[in-house]
Amino acid sequence: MDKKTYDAAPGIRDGDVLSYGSVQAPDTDTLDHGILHEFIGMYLRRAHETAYEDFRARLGDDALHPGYFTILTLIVRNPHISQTQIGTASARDKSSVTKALRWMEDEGMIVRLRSASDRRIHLSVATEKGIRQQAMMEAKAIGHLQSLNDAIGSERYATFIATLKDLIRNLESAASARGD
Amino acid sequence: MDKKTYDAAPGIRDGDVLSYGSVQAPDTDTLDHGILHEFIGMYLRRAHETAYEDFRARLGDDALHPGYFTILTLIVRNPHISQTQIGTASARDKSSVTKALRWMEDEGMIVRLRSASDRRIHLSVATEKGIRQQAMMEAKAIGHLQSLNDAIGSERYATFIATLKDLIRNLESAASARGD
DNA sequence: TATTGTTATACTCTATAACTATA
DNA sequence: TATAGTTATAGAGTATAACAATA
Repeated sequence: MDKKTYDAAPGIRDGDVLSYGSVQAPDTDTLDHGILHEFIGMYLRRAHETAYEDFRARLGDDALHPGYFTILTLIVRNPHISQTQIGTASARDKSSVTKALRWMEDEGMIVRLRSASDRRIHLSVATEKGIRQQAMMEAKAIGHLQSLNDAIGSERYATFIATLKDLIRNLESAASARGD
Repeated sequence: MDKKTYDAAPGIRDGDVLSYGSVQAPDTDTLDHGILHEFIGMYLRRAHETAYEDFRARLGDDALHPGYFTILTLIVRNPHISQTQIGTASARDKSSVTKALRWMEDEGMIVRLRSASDRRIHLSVATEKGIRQQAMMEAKAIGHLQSLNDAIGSERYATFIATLKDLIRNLESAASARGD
C-alpha cells in the first residue's frame, strides 16, 4: 500500500470567533474524501446494498427475500440438511434460520423431519412447490449475476469473487487468532 | 411439536415415502452450494461484516463507530460541509446523519453554524477535539486497511477497490435507468 | 412549490441468551 | 455436560414520511 499523506484541515480553536457572516458550504463536486477513497468498508456496504437491491427488484413479488434464496437452495441441493448446517453454510446463527424455515414450512415449500438416529436434529427437505420456487428464483438469480457480470466486466468476475473469499477467510482467521 | 404426517410426496414424487427410519443429514464438509458459489451478494455481506468488525475491534472503546468515522472525516476535511452533502457523500439519507451530528456536537467534536446566505443550511466544522478524535481514528483506520491489504494481497488491492466502485456505479445507474 | 434539517416511527437483518428436549 | 432447535428480545443501521423553517 502506498504511503499517503493528508493535509491538515482547519478547525475551531479556543478563542476562535464563530463568524456567521461569510460562511458557505464547500462545492459538492469537489469534496475532499481523504482516506475514505481507500476505505473498503464503505464500498463493501454500498456494493452489498446495490447488489441486494438488484436481486430483490428482480425477484419482484416472489415473497421470498434474497436471504431466503440461499437457504432454500441449500435445502433443495442437500435434502435432509440440518438447521445447524444451514446456519453454518449461510454464515448465520441458527436462531436466524428458524424463522425462515418455519415460514417456508407454512408455505408448503419444505417439510421438516426428525432424524431417527438423533432426535434433536431437524432435517429439511424441499417439497415440489419448494423445488419449483427455488428454480424460479434461480432463474432470476442468473439474470442478477449477469447484471453483476456486466457491471464489473467478465474478465474481473472470477478474480473478484476469489478476492472476496480471501478477504473473508483471512480476516476471520486473523480475528480468531487474536481471540475474536 | 410432535411427529407430523404429510401427504404423499411433498417434495418428492408420487409414490415416494417419507421414511423417518434411515434419514441422515448430509456430510457438512461436502454440502452442495450450487449457484451459491458464484453468488456475490452473500460474499459481499460477509466481507462487509468481517471488515466492519475488524475496524470496530481496532477502534476499541473509542465510542465512535466505523460509520461515524466517515462522517467525521468528511467534516474535518471539508469545513462548513452541509448535512445534505454529508448524506450524499456517505450514501445515507439526511435523516440518518442528524443523529450522528447531534451526538458529535454534544461531545464537542463539531460545531454547527447557519449559512448566512441560506439559513436553512447547517454547516458543520470540527473542533480541536474533533480533529484529534478523527486523527486517532484515522491512525487505526490505516492499520485496518493494512490488515485488509494483507488479507487480499497488495497486488490485488487497487483492482479490488476499482471493481467495487464499478459495481456500485454501474448497478446504480442500471437501476435508475429502469426507474429505480 | 421546493429544499434543509428534525423528529417519530418502522423496517430488515441479525445476534444473544434463556429455555426444552434430547444426547 | 453438551448440542439442536425454539423463542423472546434487542441491537445496529438505515429509510420513510410528516413537519417547520426558509427559499
